[in-house]
Amino acid sequence: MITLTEENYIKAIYHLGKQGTELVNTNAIAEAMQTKASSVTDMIKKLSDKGYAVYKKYQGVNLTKKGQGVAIHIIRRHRLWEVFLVEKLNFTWDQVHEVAEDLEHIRSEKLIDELDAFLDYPNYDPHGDPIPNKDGVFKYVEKVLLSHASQGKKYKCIGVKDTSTTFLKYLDSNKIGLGTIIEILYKEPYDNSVKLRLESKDVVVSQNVAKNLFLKESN
Amino acid sequence: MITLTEENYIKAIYHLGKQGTELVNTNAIAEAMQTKASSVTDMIKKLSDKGYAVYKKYQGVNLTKKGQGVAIHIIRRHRLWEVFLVEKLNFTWDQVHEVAEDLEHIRSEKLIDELDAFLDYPNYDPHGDPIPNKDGVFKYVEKVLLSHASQGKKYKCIGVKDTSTTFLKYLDSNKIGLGTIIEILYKEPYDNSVKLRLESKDVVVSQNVAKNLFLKESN
DNA sequence: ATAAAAATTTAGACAAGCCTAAAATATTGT
DNA sequence: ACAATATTTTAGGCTTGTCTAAATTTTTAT
Repeated sequence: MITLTEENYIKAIYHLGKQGTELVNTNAIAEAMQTKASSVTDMIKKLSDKGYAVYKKYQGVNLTKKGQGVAIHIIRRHRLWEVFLVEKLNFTWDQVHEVAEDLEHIRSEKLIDELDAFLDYPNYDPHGDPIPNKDGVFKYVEKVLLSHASQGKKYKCIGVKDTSTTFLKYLDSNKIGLGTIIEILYKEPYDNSVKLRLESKDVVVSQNVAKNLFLKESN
Repeated sequence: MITLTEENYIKAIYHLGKQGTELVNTNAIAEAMQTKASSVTDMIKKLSDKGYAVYKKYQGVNLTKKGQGVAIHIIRRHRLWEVFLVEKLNFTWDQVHEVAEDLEHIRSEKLIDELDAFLDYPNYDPHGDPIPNKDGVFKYVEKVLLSHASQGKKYKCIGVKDTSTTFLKYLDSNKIGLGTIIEILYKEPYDNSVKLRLESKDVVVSQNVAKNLFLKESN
């Protein structure tokens, strides 16, 4: 049996180590889990014993196939619930994360597969992150950060890198959301801010914003 | 803060003691919680310390107003999720309980109130049990056990007392569900079995069944 | 009324997950 | 190269919720 805490550690390792394949160091996990390094050491030993991770003393830890499978299932559940909360229960995209953190730990397979069907098999969550299917396969789409997009071209907003409440609320207040069409009017070399044309108005956003908004080319 | 385990004990005490008002003894709780009497003693002391219950050594325990409030909120969450599972996710009435046991512990108020609205403010769960509203008020309906119903009269099935899988599957296989119209053809004095007329056919059910089916008079 | 039985509580122990403080190992700067 | 610094692990302890075994209290039967 896997505990709730183990699940949360596995998820953290997965996110920190790019699909859990790279070595992740203890302090990074401690930071992510809001706990102390010594507690992390205890837990990664346990995850290693249980076959979810490979632990190399003083080096770091990464996930086994088994551990990655667990992580992907948690992510699937988390993102499906986020879609549900936004599409059916009137949550905004900055309100879903906390509740989904709890919902993601409910492990009924029928529950998740039926929820998936009820939501019509969504491929992306409300922040544009891909939702793995029943078999753990992600459907990726080519995406580019606004900071790397080309002046003069037209794009569609398809995701955010930073999912913090403050960033999402900032986007809301500037009428930027998933699906918004954005034309890059001018990239200011001085401070890397970007002037955009939205449907209704033009806005200038800082480099910070530009580095956290994913776009795809829109003809 | 209240823990998951504390919530489960409070719920058990509530159910065992008729709204938590009657004194409930230690062994009954141990039985319900699938644990040992000594563990129960520890926990009810703690619930008492935290103001959820009143504990009288060697006598038993009952809930305070505060404890009852917690129990009612858990029941509200549990039953709303059951409705969701049946109405939106194709669960049958014998499949919902286990999953709802987990979902009921997610404490977001927005989640539950939005779910309530999404389901159009249901008053009863898939077993006919009343769902308290946001203020903890139950909407009761007059109901009578089939075993106490009158020969010759017509009733509608509005609930079950036993919610076990075996009983619910038995009812399914006999085409009895919530809303089914039942006419009492004959009550057999010998073994207290009852002959019923359903929409499509007549059936005879045992006393055991008759004692676990709630009806209300239908015209 | 009181001995036997049943129910309950106490005492002491254990696993999980966390902590602090100290020790061990790795990394960095010159 | 090696001292200073940063990171990680170990050691020992705490809390929650559980257990077994023993002690205590209540209930039941005669």
